[in-house]
Amino acid sequence: MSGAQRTGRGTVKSPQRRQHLAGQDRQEQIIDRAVELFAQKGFALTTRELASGLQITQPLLYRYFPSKQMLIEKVYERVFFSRWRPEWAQWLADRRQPFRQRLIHYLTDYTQAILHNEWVRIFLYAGLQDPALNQRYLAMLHKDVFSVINAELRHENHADAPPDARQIMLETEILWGFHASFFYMGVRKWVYQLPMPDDLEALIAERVDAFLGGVLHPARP
Amino acid sequence: MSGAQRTGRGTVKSPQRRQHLAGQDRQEQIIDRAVELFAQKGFALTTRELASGLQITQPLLYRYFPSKQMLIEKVYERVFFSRWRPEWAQWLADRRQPFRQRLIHYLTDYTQAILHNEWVRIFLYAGLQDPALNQRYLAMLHKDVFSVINAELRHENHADAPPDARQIMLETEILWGFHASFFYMGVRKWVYQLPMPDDLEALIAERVDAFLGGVLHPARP
DNA sequence: AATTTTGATTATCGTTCGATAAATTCAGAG
DNA sequence: CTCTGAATTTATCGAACGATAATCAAAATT
Repeated sequence: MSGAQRTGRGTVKSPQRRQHLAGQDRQEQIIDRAVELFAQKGFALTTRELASGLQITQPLLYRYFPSKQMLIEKVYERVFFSRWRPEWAQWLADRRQPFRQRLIHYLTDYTQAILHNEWVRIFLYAGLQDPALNQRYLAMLHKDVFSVINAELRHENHADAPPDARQIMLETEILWGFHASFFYMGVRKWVYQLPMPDDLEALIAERVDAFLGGVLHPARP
Repeated sequence: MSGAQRTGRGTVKSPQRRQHLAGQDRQEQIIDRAVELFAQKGFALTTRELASGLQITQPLLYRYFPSKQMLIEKVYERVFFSRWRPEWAQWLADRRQPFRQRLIHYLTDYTQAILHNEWVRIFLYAGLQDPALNQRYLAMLHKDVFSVINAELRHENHADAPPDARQIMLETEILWGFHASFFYMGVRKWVYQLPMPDDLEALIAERVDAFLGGVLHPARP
């Protein structure tokens, strides 16, 4: 009876040799796969589907995560906060390069960080379920990126007088629209699943120029 | 035993007088409420929750809809296609008014149609589950709106030569970013649940000017 | 008032879900 | 080689889900 797998009988369903993994490795493996599968099916993905995708049994998940929700939290951490680069703010503020070039540099790196199937889809799934995570992320973006870009824009325009509240609001709104347009490229590709141009570099340059052309005042002689 | 509700016994749980509604009315009532509740909880909303929100019993839903999925289809119809205005294309092409004004007119009406909690959230829920609906909607948008705006832009720029494929692609990309920025206002408000400026009119005008400033070439003397 | 039709409820089925307990197998230490 | 602890599986529970059948009550019809 026991040890059926080692006997030569060919009808055994699968070799099915148990893979004992070190706890740490298994935990990371689970998170990795959860990122992929949650991105596809959302948090409605069942623990059985996840286990099946890992070729392990479903109760094993509960050895490493006390609940499905706690696993989801780990997925958040892996996807969003591990890809954030604090140096973005410094790049944008470094006036040794032209502002246009700084913007392109930042956006090239930023899009490389977030324009992935898992990032875009899980960000939306998270927001629809509970926006707390998105608010945290966007607060970070506002603080490290938006405020710097707005300051540099005013510097480029030789604006001496500090802008009033309404002016700041309008500038921030334009910036929101501009910045979100890159995230939205991911929405088009991985949510709507529409074809996208592949030359991202060119698109970034084009949008930066359209943005600056609309928001930069040429020096009036 | 029978007729317990009419006897004077005060311990009866609720008056619970059966509300007989005409079939047509009940069906519409169900769809209306389903729109609200699906927008909040997504399609994971259970038929029991929906029934509870309507103060009816759960099996009654199946008198009016053969399955939950068919009800979802009706919700799509109600939310998206009933709010589409075919006249948008005509407005945009009507050269008796300045292009800037046409754009503002269109966007004011368009945002009034789509900037609602249910529209934005259900559009995203739908896309994440199956993008077929979104593709249909966006194909409509592309055909009726994008192509007209692009044509008018070329007309404004006095572009005689027909643009090459790459030029069309770049223009369309800029337009995507511009147009999506209005939908994204709804995402900020009802998905991320961030505070939004209330003066939509001003925001539209500001964005239109930023867009045209970046994309319109001043006549070179 | 009796009868029919249709709207609405009660009861329930089969399935699937997240989670737990107990038994089993691997791998490293002695 | 044996022992032991950690990793994994088997078996299962209670709750919740979509859906159906049977029953009941309110209108509409006659």
